Amino acid sequence: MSKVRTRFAPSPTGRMHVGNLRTALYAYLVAKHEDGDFILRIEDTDQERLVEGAVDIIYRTLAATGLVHDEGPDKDKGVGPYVQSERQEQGIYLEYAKKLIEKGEAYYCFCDDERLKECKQVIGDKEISIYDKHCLSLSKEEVEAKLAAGMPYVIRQNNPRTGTTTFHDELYGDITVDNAELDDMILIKSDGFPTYNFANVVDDHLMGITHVVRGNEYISSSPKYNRLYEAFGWEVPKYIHCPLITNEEHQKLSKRSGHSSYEDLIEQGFLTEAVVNFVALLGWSPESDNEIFSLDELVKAFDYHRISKSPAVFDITKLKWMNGEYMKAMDFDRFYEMAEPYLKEYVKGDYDLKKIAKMVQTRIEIFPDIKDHVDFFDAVPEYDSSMYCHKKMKTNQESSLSVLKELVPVLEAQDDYSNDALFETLSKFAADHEYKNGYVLWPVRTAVSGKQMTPGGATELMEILGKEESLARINAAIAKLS
RNA sequence: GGUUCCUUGGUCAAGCGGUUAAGACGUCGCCCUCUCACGGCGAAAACAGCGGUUCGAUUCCGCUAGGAACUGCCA
Repeated sequence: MSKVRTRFAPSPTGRMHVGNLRTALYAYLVAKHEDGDFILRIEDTDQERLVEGAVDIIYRTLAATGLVHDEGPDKDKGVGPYVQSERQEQGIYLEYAKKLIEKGEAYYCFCDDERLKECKQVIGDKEISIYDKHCLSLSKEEVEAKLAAGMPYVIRQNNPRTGTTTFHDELYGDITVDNAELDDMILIKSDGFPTYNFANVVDDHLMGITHVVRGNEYISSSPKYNRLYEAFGWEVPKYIHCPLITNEEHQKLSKRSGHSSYEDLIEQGFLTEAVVNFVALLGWSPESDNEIFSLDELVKAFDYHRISKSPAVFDITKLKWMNGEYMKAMDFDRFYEMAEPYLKEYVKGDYDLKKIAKMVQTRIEIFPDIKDHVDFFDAVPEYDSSMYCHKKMKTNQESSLSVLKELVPVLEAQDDYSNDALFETLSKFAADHEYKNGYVLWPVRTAVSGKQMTPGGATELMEILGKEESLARINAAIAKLS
């Protein structure tokens, strides 16, 4: 059996859509699971949609996610170039289109917009056009005359009007359509560039692609691609059409959702590994019920037969959970490195950011969550005295006031403001007065933070704040409660 | 409109003729606890509908309904 070769063939039109990322992932996994090759091809045949820098985004994203390609524009292994505009320049597509013309499987078309309008009809609120094969009837001489006169032209596929065409998808099985549904799609555009429809067939064959992994949206044009392969006498690759990723409204994930691209997600504080892991599970499930997978583990576990056929909603809530799992499992040094910019933004005071980072690591799902956990370090926020009332701790404003007052001399006498020492002192204080720990620690924590929730307990916070600041805050609380 | 595809809890999903219909996220409750979180335990929550086939259908077939994709000189 020949080596598996898959490709990822994005258009450089902007950010990496998560659907695209998943297609790339699956193509990578299909290849790597069988120890095959993963190829990158740039499909830049639409001149108008090209976006400056988009190719770099593709490289960066593949590198960041670990989807390392074996071949591509920067790694020619003999079937290059790997950029379609360069292939076009070499005349590859026109050459093959002409072969089709010779076989009667394609033809020149000189129809202009005016003429094409006649083929259009409006049904409902949509405009559909089916080309009427007008130019197919042109004689060889007429065609040559028009060509010689420099008339603009396109080359169209010549599809039959009767019969059916069947193609096989690894997931969906055989899909059959009436040939009457097959439009004479354009193969070569009037600017000389091939359409995706043609270029992908020619390139996939020339590059020896064995498994075509792509989005579901291509399923309805696949019969036409099959006819192309057959017309050339080429072996048809295995097709694997992946289900769509949708938003909560079950519609195609769009920019409007705010998290439609890999770059969006990273900007929002998600980790690359979590995004890859999450996206792998949208439309595919492993045999085990494990959900946390590194890329290497995915390679081992990935069986493309387990890809599902129905669309999947992109559930950002679950992604957040998964991201949190990665956060917690993360090596602290790396966590700190990534968290530091956020910490520095919200904590200006001279506090031990590493200690704060440690407290926060198990409590956040994405980096921006840090803000709400640390915003009290620089200054105690405005808060209501009723916060001192806590049913379970059996505290209220009066009890808190008296506890805090009693505590001041104790805390003034204390020099070791480490968490352990403070906790020991306060526990002892509580025991001596026959208080429950919470009865004294709740007011302290409140006094010191002014918050309902904090990333650590009272003594942990005091360790970070230090003696002076802790006492100042407690005294301020006493004043507030008096 | 036409064509094609899809349809298990709110979401991701397992299941591939006989199951108390997994698991995860989320939700709720309890425990742990110097708050919250983590962690632990538990609960509620699903086979779109109708017909077949079959001793027996979530599973196979058909129809209906709903959804989606395609219907570009975009990919």
